[in-house]
Amino acid sequence: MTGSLPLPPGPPDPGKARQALVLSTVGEPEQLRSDAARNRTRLLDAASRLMAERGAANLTMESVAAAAGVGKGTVFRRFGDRTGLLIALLDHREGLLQAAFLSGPPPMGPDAPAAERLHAFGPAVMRHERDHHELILASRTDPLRAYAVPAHRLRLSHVAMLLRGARVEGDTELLAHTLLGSIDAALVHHLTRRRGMPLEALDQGWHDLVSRLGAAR
Amino acid sequence: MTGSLPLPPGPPDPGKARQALVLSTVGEPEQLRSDAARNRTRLLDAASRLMAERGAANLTMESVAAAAGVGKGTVFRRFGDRTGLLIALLDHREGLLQAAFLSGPPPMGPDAPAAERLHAFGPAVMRHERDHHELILASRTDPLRAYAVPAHRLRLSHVAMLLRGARVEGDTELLAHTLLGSIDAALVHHLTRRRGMPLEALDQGWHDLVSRLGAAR
DNA sequence: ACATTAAACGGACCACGGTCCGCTTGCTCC
DNA sequence: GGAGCAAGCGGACCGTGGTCCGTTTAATGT
Repeated sequence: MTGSLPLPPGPPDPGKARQALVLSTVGEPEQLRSDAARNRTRLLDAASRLMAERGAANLTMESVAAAAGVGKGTVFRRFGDRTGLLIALLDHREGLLQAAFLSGPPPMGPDAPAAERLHAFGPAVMRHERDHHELILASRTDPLRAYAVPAHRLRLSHVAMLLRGARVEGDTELLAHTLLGSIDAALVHHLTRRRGMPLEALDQGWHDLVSRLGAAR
Repeated sequence: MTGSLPLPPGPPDPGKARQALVLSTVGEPEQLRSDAARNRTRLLDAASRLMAERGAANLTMESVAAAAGVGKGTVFRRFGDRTGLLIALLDHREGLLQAAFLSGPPPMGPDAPAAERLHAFGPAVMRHERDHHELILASRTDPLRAYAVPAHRLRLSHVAMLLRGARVEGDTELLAHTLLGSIDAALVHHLTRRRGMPLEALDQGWHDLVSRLGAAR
C-alpha cells in the first residue's frame, strides 16, 4: 500500500517506519498536490476499467494515460513503472481481505484463538488470490519485489504473530515465510488450473501443514 | 532442460513424456540441423560470456546475436524468447547439482537413507542458488513458467520421492512444493541479502521443517 | 494580489523484445 | 550428383516500457 512512489519522491519518512507498516492497511497515498491526487485516482480508475475490458496483458501505459486524459510521463511519475501501477491497483482490492483478518469476525478476526485464526487464514488468502489471479500474476515481474510490497509484509508479520500466539516453537518469521510460500498465488494457480487440483485439497494441505508445525486446531 | 523450443517446433513427442522427464538431467537439445546446432552453442557461449562481462540485466538479445555472429531472428527461433535463453543458460549449470543428488555420494546420493538425503538436499540447493542467483532471478519474469522448467520438475519429483521413502504421511506432492518453496531462490536471496539472515539459519530452518514433517534424521 | 518555487505535466525520444517473411542451406531420397 | 523441401536464417519493422527536459501550475509567504 502506501502508494509510495518507487523512486522519484525519495524517503521523506523520518522515524515512523514501524507505525507505517502497521497502519498500511489500504493505501493512504501521502499528501499530493491537488492536481496530482486527482490524476492519480483518474489513472487508477482508467487502469481498472481497461483491465476489465481488455485484460491485464493488454494494459499499456500509453492507453492508461490516454484513457485518463493525461500524458504518459505522468503515469510513470506517479507509479514508477508498469509493475508499480499494477501493485497500486492490486492494493485497492486488498482492503476486504485485510479487514477480515485484522478486525473481522471469528474465525479469522481477533476474537478467535490464534491457532484457529491461522487455520482460517490460508483458505481465505487462496480464495482472494483466485479472484484476483490475473492482476497478481501480472504484477510479479520482478521476483524480489513481492517481498517489499506492504500487503505481503503485513501478511508475513500477521502470520508470524499468529504462530507465536499459538505457541509454535522455532523461528516464526521463517515459518511464516514457508506458510505463505505454500499458498503463493503462482503455486495455487499452477496447481489448480494447470494440474487440476481442487482448491479444497489445498485447504486440506494448509490445515495439515499448520497442524504439523504445532498449531492444533 | 531438453532445450525444447517454446513454441516454434510444436510437440513432436509421441508418447515418452515420462521418460523424458526422468532423463532430463542436463540438456540434450534434440536433434538439430548441423548449422542450427552450431549456432546454438555459439549463442550460449556468447550469452555466457556477455553475462559474465556486463551482468544479466544488460544482456540484450541483439548483443548476444551480434556476439555470436548470427541474426537476431535466429536467437528467437532457437530459444523462443529472452527468458528461454536464460533458462537454457541456467540449464547448463544445473549439471553438478543434479548429478550430486541423483547419483553422487552420500548423504545426497542414492546410497544414503531417504530422510538423510532430504536433509542434505536443502542446503545444497540453497548454495547452488546463491552461486547462480543473478541468472536464476533474471529468468523469473513469468511466475508460472518456473513450474514448467524441467529442472524444477525434477527437483519436485525427487523431493516427493524422498518424502515417500522416508515414510512421511500425507500428500507428498503438495509437501514437496512447500519444501521447495521454503528454499526458493528469490526467498533465499531476500532473506540473506536484504534481511541479512545467515545462510546457516536457513539450513537450520530447513532441517527443522523437514523434521516437523516427519522425516527424522 | 503578486512573487517565488518546488512539484507536476506531457510528449518527443530511445532502446529493447518480439514478429514476419523472402531468401538460403543442409538433409534425404532417387 | 541432382531435385525437392523442410528447416534454418537474418534483418527490417513494430509496439511498448521507460527517460528527459522544457513548460505549466498549485501551493506558500508577503
